[in-house]
Formats: sequence, C-alpha cells, structure tokens
Amino acid sequence: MYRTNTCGELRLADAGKKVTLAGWVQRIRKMGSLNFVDLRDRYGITQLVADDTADKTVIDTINSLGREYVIQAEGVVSERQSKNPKMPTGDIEIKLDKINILNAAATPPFTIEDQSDGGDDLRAKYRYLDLRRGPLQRALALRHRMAIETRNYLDGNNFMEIETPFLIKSTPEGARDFVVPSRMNPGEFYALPQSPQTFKQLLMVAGYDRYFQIVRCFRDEDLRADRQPEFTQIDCEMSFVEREDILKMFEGLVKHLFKNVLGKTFDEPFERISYDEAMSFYGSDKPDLRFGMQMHEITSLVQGKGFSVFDSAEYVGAIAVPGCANYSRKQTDELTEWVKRPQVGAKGLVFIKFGDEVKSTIDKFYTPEQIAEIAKNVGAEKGDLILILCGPKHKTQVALGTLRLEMGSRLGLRKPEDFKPLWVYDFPLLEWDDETQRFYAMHHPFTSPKPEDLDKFYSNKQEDLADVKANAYDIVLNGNEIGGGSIRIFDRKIQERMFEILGFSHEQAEYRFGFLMNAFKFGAPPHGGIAFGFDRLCALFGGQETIRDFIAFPKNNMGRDVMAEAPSIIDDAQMDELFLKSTVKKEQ
RNA sequence: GGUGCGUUAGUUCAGUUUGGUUAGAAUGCCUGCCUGUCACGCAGGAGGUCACGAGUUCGAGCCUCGUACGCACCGCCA
Repeated sequence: MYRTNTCGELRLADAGKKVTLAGWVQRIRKMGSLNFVDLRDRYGITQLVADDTADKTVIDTINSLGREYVIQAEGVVSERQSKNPKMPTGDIEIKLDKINILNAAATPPFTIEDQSDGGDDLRAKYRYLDLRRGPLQRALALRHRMAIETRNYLDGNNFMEIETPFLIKSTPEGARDFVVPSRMNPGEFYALPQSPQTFKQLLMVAGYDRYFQIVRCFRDEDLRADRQPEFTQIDCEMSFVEREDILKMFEGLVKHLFKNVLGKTFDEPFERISYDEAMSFYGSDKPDLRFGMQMHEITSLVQGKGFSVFDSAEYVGAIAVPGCANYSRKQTDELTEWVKRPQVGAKGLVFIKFGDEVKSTIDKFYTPEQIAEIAKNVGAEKGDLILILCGPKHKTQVALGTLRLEMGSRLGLRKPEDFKPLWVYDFPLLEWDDETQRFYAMHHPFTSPKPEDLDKFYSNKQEDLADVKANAYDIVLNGNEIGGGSIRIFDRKIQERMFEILGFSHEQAEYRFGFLMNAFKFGAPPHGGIAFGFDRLCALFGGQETIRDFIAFPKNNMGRDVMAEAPSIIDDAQMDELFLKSTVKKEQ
C-alpha cells in the first residue's frame, strides 16, 4: 500500500496515528538538525518533520531530496509546537520514521506555486507541471463540478445525453471546417463538427424529445483568449417548444449552476432585451450590464446648429462617464487617440466636461443652454464627462459601445465577482455580405424567421430580407455570449426558401443538407434548442477572461500544442496512403 | 490577411531615453551555518550566443530593416 491518507485530510484529532503519505516535495526547510518537508498532493500539503532523534537514514534521504521528488513518508501524526493557521493541516505534522524516494525529479523550470514565476509560454510547454499548481487544479475542479451539475439538471428534466459522430459531412456554410482525409475513400474527406446541429435536429425527428450532450466542437478559425480550435459545448434540443419554453428551461440551468457551483441565487428572472435595443443602448449584441453608462442617440438634437461634422453624420451618440469631468487635456487627448485606433475606428471624439464649469470641444457651435439640453438627454449628472461619437449608424454604435466598455474597465465597474446574465432576442435572420454579394444566415440556415416577418421573408427586395427577424436568442453574461439558439425551421417549404435566399441551387441544397431535408418529410416535430460555450461559461464562473486555464491541454495563439508540438508534418508513406500530396515543403 | 506590444541569467524582469570599461536585481539552483520553520533566516558561489540575420557606426543589448516565435486585438468565428 502506497499510502494510508492523502496530504489534505489529517487534523489534530488524528494525533498519535501511524500514517503513510505519498506525494511530491513542495519545499524543504532545514533549521540545523531540524528538518521540515512540505509534502503535496491534489488534496493539500502536509508538513513532515525530522529532528536529531530521527533515524540517520531519514536525515540522509531528506538531504538528498529536491523539489518535486515523489516520495513516500511514514510516521506518526503529531501536534505541532508552533501551528500554522493559514493551512488546513497546520495544526499537525508527521514525525518521520521512514522516508522512501519513489522517483527523483529534475528541477522544474518554474516554481510550482499559486504565484508561479513562470511565463505563459514556458508553462504551456510544461503543461503537466503547470497543472500541478493550485489555480489550475481549482479551475479544472470547477469545470468538473459544472459538468456534473449540468448533467444533474438536464437529467432531472428528462433530457437524454446522446453522442453524435465526430467524422461527418463537411458543410462549408459558416466557420471553416477541420477536415480529415478518408483512406478507404480516396480523394474524399470527413469534416469535424462545428457543432452537432444537424444530428440533434435529426434526433428530434427521431422522437427523442429532449436531447443534450457535453460535446467537443471544432472550428478552423483564428484564435483569441476566449477561442480555441476545439472547444466544448453544452448542446441541447427540445421538441414541441416555443421560445418561451426554451428560455425558461435554460434560465433554469444557468440558475442551477450558479446556485450549486457558486452558491449564488437569482430571485428575479433574467433581463431580456431585443437585438435592436442592445445595439442602441449598448452598441453590442452582448451587453455588459454590470454598469450603466447607457448610450443615447442625440442626432436630431445636435444637427442644424452649424457644426458640420455632426450635420453630415447619419448618427450621433453619447455616453455620460460618471465623475470624470475633471479629466485633464492629456487624458482626453489620450482617449481621442484610443478611439481613433483601427480596432475602434472612430474618426474623432467630442467631449463635454460637465463639471461646476462646463467646457467642451464644441462650445463654438452650441449655446450653454443647448449643451445643457444635450447633457440632460444623455442623462449626465454634474461631474460627468460626456463622450460623443458620430458617423455611420451601426459602425458608430459599435465604436461607442467599445468606448463604453473601456470606460467601464477604467473605472473598475466590471468586477469579475458580479454576475449580470441577460437574454438578447430578435436577431436579424440574415446578414448581407458586400464582398460575395449575397445573404448569409446570421445564426445558421435552420433558424426560423419570426412568423410575423414571413411576408418579408418571401419578398425579393433586399431591404425587406435584411429586415426579417429570426426566432433566435442569445444568453449573455457580463459582456460575453455564453450561449445561443433558435426555434428551428421544421417546415420543408420555409427551409427551401431559406436555401434559396442563401443562394443555394436546389441541387446544392440537396447535396449539402439532403439528409436533413429528406428527414423533414417524415414527420418533423416543431423543435428548437440552444448551445452553451462550456469553456467560456467555466472561465466566467471562475472570474477569468481567458478560457485556457479551464482546459487541461489547450492550444496556443497559432493553434499549436506547444507541449506535444502538434500539428506536425507526417511522413511520405502516410501521405501516400491518404492520397495526399504536399505542396508546402517544411523542415522536419 | 492586418495592427499593437514583447523576446536580456533556469525563471520573472530592469538596463534602450542620451550607442562607450567587466550587462544588473529578485527568485530558482549549488555550498556552508542555523531546533519550530512554513515566502524561514544568514553567509558565500555558479549561472549570459542580450531570439536570429543583415545594415548604420571607430564602437550596437541599445539605432534601422528583415525573419522567427509569444501575447492581445481587428478581420474571421453560421
């Protein structure tokens, strides 16, 4: 037997017991002939001690130990002379009778502590060492708890977890597919699923009524701190439901997770706003409601007063930043530079310092009364700094929304321990792409249009189609989209019209989605669903922006596994077997 | 595809403003001392291709250009 106990469980009540522990050497402290060893495992740290009454071989072994050696220690649980209230096992220590090195360890390239001295890159390369650290263990434990509670809730609501295939048919609509060559079918390829979308709809046709799956999905797109090429979704679908049924069920899931994982309860229903409202009040389809600073359109108010920049703009919008009227010239200049960066893309920034003294960059064009009227319209209070952007409507709303988030961050209003979930609904069904001169589905091509917009849906005018709203919804938490879904099209005619709008010929639609269209002939129930970004949800619950620490073995910015060094080139024999020919020469 | 920041000891960083003798700190590592430490303490020591390549210069860690890699962001992500 390697151990009788873990390194996290012994307490004063265990004093006198003879125990054997096993784990990794966290730290060695020598005080002359008094030696301490901190022994660590997943459950905690327990102090081992050997003084000059200890066996000489014990002292010799301790002298030969290094950090991260794997050892087995046998001794008696004893009350400490000087206790450490900071650790759960701080009242006791193990007086060593025997110590046994199970495996020596090279000195790790960084310290295995909560506050490691290692940088991201190095820790990624030695991920198995990074995973020994407390913050990573806690992140993965949180993820585990989230998965268990998700299953508990959904199982309790009659959902069945059903696995769907990873080797599927490529559907080039949407994100770029990862592709897998088929050896047995020369020249043909599988794709890895971007989501199990079609399969879960087929399960509804098959009568499974309530399906879910905690499932890996793959998208071959550029990465971000919160985006990985393979990521996990809580994928769900229900039959015989309307939007309201889905929002209720999954608001319930989110509340269940908050309650059972974080111990937080939400008495009120989550806030709900339409896409149009989200855009005009927050300049984003995933607003952060942890702070106010709502956007206000002041176009008609400011136009016709001789300020040509405003007069020629399609949209003029403003936010009132609380308590910042005393910003210096340097600070406002810096903000102006900030909004002009290509990532934000505003042409310039107009501001009104609405303090005891009112000063603005547009004093020349507006009377003090007019300025006061603007301030009133944007809901400014004395002491606020009013920031104004103008330009094309959508672009300026987005830029002002970005500025709003930045000011929220600068003022410390976006606290990770605050949670403000909301639903955003009534998204546009279609998005026009200038480059390819065609519509794309904003959500996906199986999303149903809102029934009241069906006339426009069958119209041939571009502006009518652009106006059609989808029966789709996102759930947003603190400025992050954590899930999204829709009521699906289950009427074959509407589905055909959808493909027509997207520019697919009957044959193309048949080739890509024939199996689904065919299935819909055989009695498809009304159905809808939702999918949550599980990694992101875990990261937010853990108070982090980046999802990488909530995935045991993540990829880096370039989609590389820097530990295993994947992807890698494969040898010619393997290439030949798959009927592939390299066009890129790479050094091995 | 694009923008910004970064690359100096095992590690995290300073040094670049104003080019100039032997490139520093902390931590880790090694050695010695230390009987109540727990971020132990004290003393000593080892440890550097200043990412790579080219250029400017009498002289480059420092200036210029390029390349590679990392991070963040824009595009992209139905």
